Amino acid sequence: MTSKAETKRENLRRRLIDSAEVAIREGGLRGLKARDVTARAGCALGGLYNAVQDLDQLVMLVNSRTLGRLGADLKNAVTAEDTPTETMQALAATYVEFALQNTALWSAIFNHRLPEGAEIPDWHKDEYPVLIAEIIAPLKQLRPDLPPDALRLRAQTLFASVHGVVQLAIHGRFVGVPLSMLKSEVAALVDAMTRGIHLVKQ
Amino acid sequence: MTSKAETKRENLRRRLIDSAEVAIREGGLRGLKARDVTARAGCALGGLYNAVQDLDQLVMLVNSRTLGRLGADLKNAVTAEDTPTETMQALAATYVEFALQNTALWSAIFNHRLPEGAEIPDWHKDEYPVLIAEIIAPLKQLRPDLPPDALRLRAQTLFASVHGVVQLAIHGRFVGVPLSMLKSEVAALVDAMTRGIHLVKQ
DNA sequence: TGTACATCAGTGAACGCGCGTTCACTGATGTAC
DNA sequence: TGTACATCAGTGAACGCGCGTTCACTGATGTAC
Repeated sequence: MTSKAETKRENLRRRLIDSAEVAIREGGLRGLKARDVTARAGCALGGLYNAVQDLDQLVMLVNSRTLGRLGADLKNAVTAEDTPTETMQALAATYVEFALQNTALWSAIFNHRLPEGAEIPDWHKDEYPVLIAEIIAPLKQLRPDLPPDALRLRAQTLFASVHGVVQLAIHGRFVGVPLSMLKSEVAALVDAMTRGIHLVKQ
Repeated sequence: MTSKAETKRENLRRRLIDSAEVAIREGGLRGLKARDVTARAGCALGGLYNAVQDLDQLVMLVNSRTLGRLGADLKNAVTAEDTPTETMQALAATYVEFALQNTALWSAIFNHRLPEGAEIPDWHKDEYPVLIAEIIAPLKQLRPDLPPDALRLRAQTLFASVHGVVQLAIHGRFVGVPLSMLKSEVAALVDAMTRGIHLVKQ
């Protein structure tokens, strides 16, 4: 394959990912259709299958990109002069903001399911830990006594609890907190978690 | 309509809900098919539409039942002699256990989406608060100073945070805690929340 | 530089399938007299 | 109690549609000589 053809190919691939991103943003995962995406990207229906394997791969490519943006936002939220507790609050607030501003894309990260039997490829698996990574450093300062595994575990719990509050507020079935209270409730949760955090003996 | 015919009708309806419940338990919401459900229930395909409005209503009826069972389990978890903190822990542990034992049915409660434009009927909406109801009483003892609205809000946050940890552990994309750690992590979360719980000034 | 041939991205009509829902029909159950 | 008629649950073949994916074809781009 020559470099010119390669460039074109990469170019189409990028346009397809762009289009899929717009489609998901506007209509959620359910709103992603092969015909729509290719029309937006300016190629024929069949062209999709030259550029990517199938729609599922396209979703994973979009999710990749979303995880990248979210990861960057989280990184930017961390400032050197903040205390660990302040950092935690900043990370949580950034997460809430991202979910509010990118609801459909953010949901796609968690809701996309491969057809029965298919496995998520490693290149994509490896992008998820970005959600946890930034939490570990400030947590380590709060709990210098914890070994790395316990830190990671606690960071996952912290993340998941914040995620749960955000998710039920946004999609929740009358059990989530009202959106107007979301930020302050998440702040309260993080506050409780960063104060009261400790290991429970098994 | 005579009582005999009514009984038959109710009977079929019950068998359909039973079958749908089994189908969801075995294959999730995705595994629910009109043909499969009617075959299990021992009626013709068309019979489904005599007994219920459509598949979506059938899902809501199953979810209703699941919410009822979950609500009963939570009620049973509350013992008079427990302290409020112990009650909270018991409720959370019961929730975790229910989710682990009824994963697909439990997921259906949160994942079922009506087609664009359709509204969840009131009779079903009203069944969701069962998830919050039991939390409010012990929380009130821990925080007698809070007005009812604030209590409910904080109960929702508490529920959602536990729910998030359970959900990501079960479905999570490599960011959830390992299932083997789920119970102890939820316990730690609830512990932190019942100790550190307080209002953040807006 | 020019010509013949090879390759492969790009095309879009057609395939195929899953599956919810409908509908004309039937037969059991109930009502009227 | 018996007969004629009405109703409506129950039936399942057929409809319809959405939609992902394929595939035979084309034309632009690249290579060999």
